[in-house]
Amino acid sequence: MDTLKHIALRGGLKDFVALSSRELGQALGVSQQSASQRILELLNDALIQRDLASRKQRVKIAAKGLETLQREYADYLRVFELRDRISITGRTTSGLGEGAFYMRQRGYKDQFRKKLGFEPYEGTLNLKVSGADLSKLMILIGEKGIPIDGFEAAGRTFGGAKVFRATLKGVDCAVILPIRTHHTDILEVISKEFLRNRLGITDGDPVALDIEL
Amino acid sequence: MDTLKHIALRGGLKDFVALSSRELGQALGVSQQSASQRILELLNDALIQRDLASRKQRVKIAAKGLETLQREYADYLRVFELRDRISITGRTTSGLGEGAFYMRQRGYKDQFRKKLGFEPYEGTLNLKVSGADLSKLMILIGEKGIPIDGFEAAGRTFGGAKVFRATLKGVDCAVILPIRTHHTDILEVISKEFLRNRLGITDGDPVALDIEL
DNA sequence: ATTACTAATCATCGAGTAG
DNA sequence: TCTACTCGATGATTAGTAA
Repeated sequence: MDTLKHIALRGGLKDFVALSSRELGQALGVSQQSASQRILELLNDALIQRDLASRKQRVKIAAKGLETLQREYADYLRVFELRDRISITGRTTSGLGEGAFYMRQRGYKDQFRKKLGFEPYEGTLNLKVSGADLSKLMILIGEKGIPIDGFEAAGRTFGGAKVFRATLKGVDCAVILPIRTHHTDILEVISKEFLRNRLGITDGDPVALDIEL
Repeated sequence: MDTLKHIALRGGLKDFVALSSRELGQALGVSQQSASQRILELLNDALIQRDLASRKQRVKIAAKGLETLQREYADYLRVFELRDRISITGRTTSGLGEGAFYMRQRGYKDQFRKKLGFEPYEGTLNLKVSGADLSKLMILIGEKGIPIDGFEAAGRTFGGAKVFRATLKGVDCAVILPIRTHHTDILEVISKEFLRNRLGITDGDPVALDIEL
């Protein structure tokens, strides 16, 4: 964790950075040997990539390493920044129409009506989150929210989820997240109304979602 | 570090929270014995306080522990949010006049002239930072800045500090921070001129400081 | 139920050194 | 120089258990 963070501080999130095991060891207060060992561990866990072609090795944080750091960052955001609401900005994207399928299930609909006080429009507004806001999304993933139980219907299983009340441009809505997601950048927004029409938003528009925790 | 973070997540920053060694162990993925040991270590380092009066121990993060967490948080802020300039907004507050005393010392004045290119007005403008901007302040605390050496004069010691060039409403100035700052929410701004008069600001006015890293 | 001691086990570290 | 191996020492962790 500490090693990964240090690589990130060196700029390893953007590109490969030269980082000898001696340098790393000094920075972390451990020996060259231990630093080398730590690099190997990170490699083994696929948290970083390495280019050992030239004299000095160059390292770069891999996708899995970025996730790890974001989760850690999200913890600190929770510690220091958390109020009762959080604002996440995302860009409207056209989903795969999957959302509508799930929204049509009675097993979900009934729970939404009971727990949120409205029966959602059969379709979701997908917001693609990027950059710094991804860490805020991590906070959501870590929060409990309002639980939506999984159920069985039509011979298949529908997984559990959690929802958070929210507003989007003043309109009441909710965000829904699968109960166990760790790597997503999509927020699914449900509402009583067809949000796209109601708010006049089209794909690519950035909108700020104000979420209640 | 991990243990301390977990206590913070449980609300240990604000007040004592009940946290048995078994609970902590499970949360951290270690045994009850190790969790107990970690609590003892944190206590020994004065990072937390403990109340062992009742059955379950209750722990609370001490001042030193808060600092530790803030430093760690600042690292993650640097990783995910950092640019080359940072804008921090604070409200003008009347200091205790202490700043003026320090600014009068030749040991500091000479360094300012040499390293900043101006000799500051004998007095500081204090900005009280709150809310989300506090996290930006933590970035500053973690950055190196321009070092100001400590010295001895008049039979006492004047500690080291670090400064950052900045502008306030277009006027060149600098922020000064003690080299090992404790938990602070005050930014001390120095400038060639008497900023209050120059900018016509009075106590309570919010001003945005644009700081160079 | 707790917390935390002791003793055994296991992982981590660094010195020396090879490639 | 560099990385990274072996291996003995030093830490950390845990099971058992006392208070």
